[in-house]
Amino acid sequence: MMKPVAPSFPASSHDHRHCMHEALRTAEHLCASQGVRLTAIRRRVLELIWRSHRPSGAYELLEQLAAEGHKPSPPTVYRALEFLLAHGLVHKINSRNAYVGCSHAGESHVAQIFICDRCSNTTEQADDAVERRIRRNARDLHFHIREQTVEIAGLCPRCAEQHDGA
Amino acid sequence: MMKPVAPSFPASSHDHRHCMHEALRTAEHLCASQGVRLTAIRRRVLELIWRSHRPSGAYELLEQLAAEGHKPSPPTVYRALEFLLAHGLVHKINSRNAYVGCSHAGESHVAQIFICDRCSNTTEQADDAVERRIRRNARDLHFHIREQTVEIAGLCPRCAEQHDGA
DNA sequence: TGCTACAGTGTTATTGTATAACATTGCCAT
DNA sequence: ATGGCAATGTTATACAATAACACTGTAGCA
Ligand SMILES: [Zn+2]
Ligand SMILES: [Zn+2]
Ligand SMILES: [Zn+2]
Ligand SMILES: [Zn+2]
Repeated sequence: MMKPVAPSFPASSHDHRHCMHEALRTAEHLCASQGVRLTAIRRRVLELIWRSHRPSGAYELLEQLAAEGHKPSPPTVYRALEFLLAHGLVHKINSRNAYVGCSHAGESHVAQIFICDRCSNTTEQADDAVERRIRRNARDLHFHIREQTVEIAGLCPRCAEQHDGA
Repeated sequence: MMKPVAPSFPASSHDHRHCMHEALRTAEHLCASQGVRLTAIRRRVLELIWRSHRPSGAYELLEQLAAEGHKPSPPTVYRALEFLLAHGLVHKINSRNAYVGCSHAGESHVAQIFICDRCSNTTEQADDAVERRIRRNARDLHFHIREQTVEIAGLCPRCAEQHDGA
């Protein structure tokens, strides 16, 4: 069973049903093992976020929930997001005020996230070399890191190609 | 004339008047050389931002301007910020929706910004090693970078010390 | 001198993002 | 059952950013 090393962007062409199922399954396992509850709303929000690899805004999620007749209010969604963030199931993309599923849930990693300006698809890496170098610089400054946020904006392979062609 | 190598956080104890003057002078030179106008409002906003090394929110700046009797409306400040961003005079701190003066204005750099959770002071580095490694990873993904955003949150030396002591 | 073009600013209104504060519900343990 | 607590519901508000359009001043040019 060898993972395709995904040298390219996820949106290219991959079995996203699998992607999504895997994420949900992992989430359930993680919550169970940590003794926290993946309630209906939390699970539903996570599912909605995993509908794609594009970051979802909170109010976008609200609308999708409303479309199912549920019609919750902002705090409901923000609380679900807060939970998912706290347990490492999603990342917040600060440059977009939006949220995307974590591809390394439960793996204790520092993510670098690539975001396409055009199609909004994202992919997540966890390169130790980047993380270590930043940590080293912090040490030199006597700065105590709580969290690293690395967001890289630009064009994904597919969109870059179209851009060239045109 | 040798710059103190600032191995520590800026807020520690430094001649901030100098800091601020230098920044304004640089801004004037840059604008002049680029043939763009550092108008009164733009200049005033930049000065307000440089009052400290803590990121300032747009509405915070609005209030400070109002305190001087000017009382502008949001678009005025946002337009000034847009200008300052476009010309590399300030950085936006996405994780805080706030703006801080750029310490490397005119130097063509990719910044990594350290932000203290407790006192909000920031410091900016431009380590090529970090930048290059990220660029390399992007190349492997066939991703075309437009912009890198690196924000590191945690405790500055001073605050970390107090934290230990307590 | 007067005209034009345009960058800059003013003004009003609205959209978008996030949280405060407090009430209610449902679950579990004693 | 009942007290405690996590989760959710509800209302209102704070905070951040932009849209759309009007006005002004200046710089180039006839
Ligand atoms: Zn997928
Ligand atoms: Zn794309
Ligand atoms: Zn300073
Ligand atoms: Zn501090």
